[in-house]
Amino acid sequence: MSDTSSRQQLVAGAADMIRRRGLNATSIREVAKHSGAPLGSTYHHFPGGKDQLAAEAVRHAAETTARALDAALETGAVEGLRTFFALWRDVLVRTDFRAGCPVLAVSVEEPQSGGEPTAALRAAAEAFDGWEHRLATALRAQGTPEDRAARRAALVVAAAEGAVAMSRARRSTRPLDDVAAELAELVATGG
Amino acid sequence: MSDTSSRQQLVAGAADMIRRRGLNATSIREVAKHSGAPLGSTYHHFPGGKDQLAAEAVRHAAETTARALDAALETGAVEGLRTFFALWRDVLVRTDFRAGCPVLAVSVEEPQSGGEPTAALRAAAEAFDGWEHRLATALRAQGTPEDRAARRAALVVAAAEGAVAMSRARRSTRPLDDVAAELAELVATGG
DNA sequence: GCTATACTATGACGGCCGTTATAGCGAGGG
DNA sequence: CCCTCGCTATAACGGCCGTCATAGTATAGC
Repeated sequence: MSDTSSRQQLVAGAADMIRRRGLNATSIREVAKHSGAPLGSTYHHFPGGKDQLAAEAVRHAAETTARALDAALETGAVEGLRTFFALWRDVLVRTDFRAGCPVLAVSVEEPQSGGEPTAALRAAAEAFDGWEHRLATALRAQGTPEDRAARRAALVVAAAEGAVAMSRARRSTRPLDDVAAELAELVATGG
Repeated sequence: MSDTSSRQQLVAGAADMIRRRGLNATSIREVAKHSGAPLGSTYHHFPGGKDQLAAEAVRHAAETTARALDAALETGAVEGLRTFFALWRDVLVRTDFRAGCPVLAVSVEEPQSGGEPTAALRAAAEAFDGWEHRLATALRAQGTPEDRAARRAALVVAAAEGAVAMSRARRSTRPLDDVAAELAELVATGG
């Protein structure tokens, strides 16, 4: 259990740090220290190094969000949207606007190894896909036409991510709240 | 002239690098090298160091975008929106999805100096404000009510920024195009 | 008891970071 | 002519980075 807990703490710690500082500014040393684990252990648990750790951190955060989204979407698309935005609002307020979305953070930093896209970046793409897919399914269930549902789900995810970043820059939940209100109306009236 | 050109090249180079790699992963050394300027000159032109250079880079990019937005908005809000998204689409395609928005990049990285918000972060907040204000004015001019126009402008900016990031992660313009289509319909029909 | 296996502990490697200091240079004004 | 002043050039400072290697420890199976 101690092994599992140590590994999980590393992943959670990495997610929290990426959320705040971004991927490149998150060092393995600090993640380990913050998790109470020795540096050497990090490479034991994650032989793929920083990229593997970051990818698992992104997946961890993405799944946590996806579970909350699933629960809320059972009550309908509008409630799912409300919960999605409330989740991000909580992160912002709890951290005094110092933390945002780790998936977004990974998405806006070019992999510095010149070649193929990083595992972390692939995980980010899958995270966005997962959220979109869930929202689109809920929209179709409430009668939105097929292609429209997909586009609207993309709009919701994109707007939420952008609004979180804008709220961090402005140090105010205003952008997030405004965007949430606008989208709620749109989704409720079927637009 | 050479002084102005050298300084401007430093700013433009920094903006381009932040766009791709994010703020923390952009080093003054590389910006200088990429701009053909010596490292020492950077601190001559920007005594405030990296933070000042980053802030000016953000302002530079923000103003370039604002000018294009102003020109397009003279033809109406829908044309402005189309141009705004076309601008980001060009950046993505031209760089093979390696570059995004420097304002967003700065917004998602916590200032590592524990204290007050960075000059670069303040510049990012002002950039978002500027774009929003322009869009809101155009929406009001076409009859959108006061408060609705402000919220809808926030939605457009947030959605565009988020969609750029999603397109980078997915290495496809699909998210950006979907979001643009959805918003164009919304703005055209007056929602 | 003994050994294999999982994890810890420690330290080193080369390399890049932001920043500062100092010396050199070229052109314009006296 | 000289001298100031904007800019270049170069090197150094302490510090953190990702990664790897090696040695130690504890636990579980035989």
